[in-house]
Amino acid sequence: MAKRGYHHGNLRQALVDAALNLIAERGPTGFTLSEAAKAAGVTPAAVYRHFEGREDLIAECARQGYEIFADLMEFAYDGGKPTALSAFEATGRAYLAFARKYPGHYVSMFESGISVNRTPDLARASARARGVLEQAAETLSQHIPKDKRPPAAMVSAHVWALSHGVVELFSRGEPGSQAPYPPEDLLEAGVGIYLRGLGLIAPDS
Amino acid sequence: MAKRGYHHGNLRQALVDAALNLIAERGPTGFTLSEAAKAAGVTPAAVYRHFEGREDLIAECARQGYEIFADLMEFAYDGGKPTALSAFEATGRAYLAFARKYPGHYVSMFESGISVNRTPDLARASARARGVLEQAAETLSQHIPKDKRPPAAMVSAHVWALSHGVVELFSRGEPGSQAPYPPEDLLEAGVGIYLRGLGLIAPDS
DNA sequence: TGTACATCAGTGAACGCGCGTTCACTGATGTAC
DNA sequence: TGTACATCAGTGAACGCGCGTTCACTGATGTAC
Repeated sequence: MAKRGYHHGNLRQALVDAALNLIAERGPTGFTLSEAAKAAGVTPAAVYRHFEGREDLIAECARQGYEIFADLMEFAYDGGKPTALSAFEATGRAYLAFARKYPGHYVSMFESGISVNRTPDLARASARARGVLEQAAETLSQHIPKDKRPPAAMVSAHVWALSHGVVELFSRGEPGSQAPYPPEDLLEAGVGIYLRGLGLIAPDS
Repeated sequence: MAKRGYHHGNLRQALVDAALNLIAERGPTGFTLSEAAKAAGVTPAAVYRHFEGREDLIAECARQGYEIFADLMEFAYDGGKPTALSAFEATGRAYLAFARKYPGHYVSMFESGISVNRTPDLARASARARGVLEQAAETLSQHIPKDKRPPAAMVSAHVWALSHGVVELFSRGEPGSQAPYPPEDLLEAGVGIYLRGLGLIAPDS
């Protein structure tokens, strides 16, 4: 790629990458503009050629996170194949995988305090991610008798909340605070019980 | 009370209260020692008569939070009365009520980055809170046939994660980001479906 | 009740620090002729 | 191919700021006699 070949090559993305590393290591609190600039081999002032400031840089981290997140979820969902149920479960698993593999993005998105409505781009990316989960829930809902079917938005909110809670409480393994179960197992079991409650898995299977 | 009647009366607690307000308003990032001191009507240096430093003050906020939290959960659980099921559901509701009513404590406990193992006191308070939830799950589990009974620790982890996820994603209403449902309803419905999945609620009720 | 003394909670000044941001600049790159 | 010029990414110095923390102090409170 290297569309821009000026002094640095592609400083904008280098700054985002540096910020993501710092945020993953120290949280959104510990992240500083100056350190990100230094990590990219550049003066703090150079950052202002590409971003409006500190917050704007974090927002871009979050935006890229939502894009990857939505892609990953879409890929995991795979149009509902092979079955609506298995695709839905895969989506839940993808959530946890994303949090584990892209901690800097995850923290930028959910723990940095950046509002999703900060910029239209960010809002769009976030809406797309949310959309994938809701569509997965929607398709799944078709298999529930209409009179006892909760709204799809609620089902997706439940799974999202459960996934997020597992990540926050049990997937951030600081040494010393032992998680009771591997987060993946915990989430899979939880989603399983939940889906059984919806009548989508046979009670004895 | 007023056991200490020196200059201030009870500066230690006044500082904790000021910190809790600031943390609730601006998050653990926005909280500063100096501002807390100022809010308590005292010089920043005075803080060091009562705490080792900034982190120690936050840790005390978290500790008091865990104590209140455990008390509240214990009260809601009420020894499993009138039924194990209803007591369990009440405990879940108490979780959300705590997060709503004591936002400063909640943030100190779960979003400040303070490790629960920082001091023995803090670890003890946190363990007590966790214990209440686990005991509620344990009692409830007795009603599930032994061969299809998941470990109580897992059930409590599920409910904790779901509750926490609901708080973090849907209960922090920044203006503009609309929550799809009232958090209380969302959590109650989610726990209901989950308990149905455990076989603790009849499928048609 | 009154005086002398010890305690120690809170003061106020000072510190070194790194932060985010600004500004006039410089010099490498890309472009026009 | 070579020269003149425009662009603009990144520099480096500077700024004002508020932070957490330290230190010798002071003066209100509690206690002993």
